[in-house]
Amino acid sequence: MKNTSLLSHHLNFEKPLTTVDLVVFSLKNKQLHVLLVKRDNSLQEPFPTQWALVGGFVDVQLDADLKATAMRKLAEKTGVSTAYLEQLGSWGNQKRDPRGWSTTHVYLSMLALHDAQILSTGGNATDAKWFAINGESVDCKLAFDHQEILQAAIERLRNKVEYTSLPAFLMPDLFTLTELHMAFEAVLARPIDKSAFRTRMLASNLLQATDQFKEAANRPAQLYQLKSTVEPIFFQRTFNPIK
Amino acid sequence: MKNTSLLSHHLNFEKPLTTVDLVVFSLKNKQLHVLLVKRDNSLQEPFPTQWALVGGFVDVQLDADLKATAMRKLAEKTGVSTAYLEQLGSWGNQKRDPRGWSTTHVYLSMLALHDAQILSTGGNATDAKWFAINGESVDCKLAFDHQEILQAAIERLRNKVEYTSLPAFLMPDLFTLTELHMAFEAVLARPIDKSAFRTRMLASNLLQATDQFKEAANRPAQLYQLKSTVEPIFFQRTFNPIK
DNA sequence: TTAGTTAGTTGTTCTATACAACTAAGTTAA
DNA sequence: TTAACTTAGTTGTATAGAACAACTAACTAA
Repeated sequence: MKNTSLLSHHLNFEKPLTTVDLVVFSLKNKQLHVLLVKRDNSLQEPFPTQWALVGGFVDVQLDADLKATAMRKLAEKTGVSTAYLEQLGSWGNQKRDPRGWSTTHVYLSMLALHDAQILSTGGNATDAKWFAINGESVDCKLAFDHQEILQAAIERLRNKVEYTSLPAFLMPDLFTLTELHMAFEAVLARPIDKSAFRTRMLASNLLQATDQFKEAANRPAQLYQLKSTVEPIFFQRTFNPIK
Repeated sequence: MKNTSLLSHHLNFEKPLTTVDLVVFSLKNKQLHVLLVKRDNSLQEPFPTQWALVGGFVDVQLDADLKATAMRKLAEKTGVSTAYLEQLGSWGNQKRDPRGWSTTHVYLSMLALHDAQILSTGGNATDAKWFAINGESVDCKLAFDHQEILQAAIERLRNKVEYTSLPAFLMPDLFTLTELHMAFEAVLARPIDKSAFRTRMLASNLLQATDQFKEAANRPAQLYQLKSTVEPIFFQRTFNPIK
């Protein structure tokens, strides 16, 4: 980059690297999972063959803003073009990338696994895989400071699920209240009272009942859909008292 | 910046500018205020003479990480070296800075006005001033996209104050429950029931009663101090039901 | 001594949750 | 045909904290 005009003489500072990463959550076998990609097996790249969050450099030619970078990376890895996306935060320091002072703008994303066909683009990552969340992280060493970022994402998610409808974004188009209940419990990693859960969900403006039922070898369950697939609902209370 | 080694051949992308901005809140005359600085009156700088958030470029030589940049900028403008600081988010796009693709990592800060002696450094800003928050913003045009950032900060702050003890960070060392009550009401811009407020504050682990009283021309009020000046307390409920 | 002011309490109602036991509606297999 | 099984969904009681409103407490000033 060359910029020698008078107006920009003071921009000849060394600039940090600018990347965007995504913590993509979904449900698989009733467990919370995160999408990780395997880094290129080449010494020209830091952390070769290690697993990392979905992400990459901001392309100032291609991307109008940070969210565009995030959506581009999400689409590259999952084929999904619309999913719940919120900013988690940003990390930036001298040491996180061996190539120099580097920043990453991190987004938290949630989607129905059904929507995502994982793509192997053969680009910066040779493979992508869903990893089960086990406690505060995954059972796998991660590249860069992605372990720390993933932990922050899990913490943010669990905190917000206490008083929002976030797990609704993990559901397919049609789902039962029991399935939604299990999604909340999977995220929080603790049981939630059935009666309180159903009261809260039905009292909120989150769900639209359909006239369809899920048939099984037992009483059929009513199928619901989301009224808004864009914004989560906020509740007035958390579920469990602290002690 | 030159980097022609093989290892970094792919880093010759154009890099966005990297800045850090702070939305610094305090209380003045029982009203919520934000600290703004007047930009340099020089055509070599964008938005000359306009008011802007506290902030500046990351200095990769000086700053170990983003928070260090934030603390450096906060200290430069207020003289305060320890204050409540949390990340609000990041903004980055093609158009926000006329000098090119630019990102900013934004921190939300809260401090007791008493602690801050505003410094006029004569650096990038020739003056700094506290502006009263009026509704969703200030009565003043702001540089860059700082209007949008300020609004996001106010929204985040109000949302969090519903279920956290954030306004406690606006208080001086010793304060009365009524003063804290007024701080909550100033931030939320709506009345909070006195009895519910006192019950919540005293039941939480936030406050340490002292044996001192604030004397006035009426019943003296007990003085309290914060048990922790680092992390806010989270409550189980919000104050008012939505309707 | 009384009026005024702010600190702090009390009591009643209301609502969402915690907990636990219940009924409802289907399938499967004897 | 019916009993066993499974999951869906409801009901009832207890509880905690907030909403609302009215009260008492402790000081100064005039």
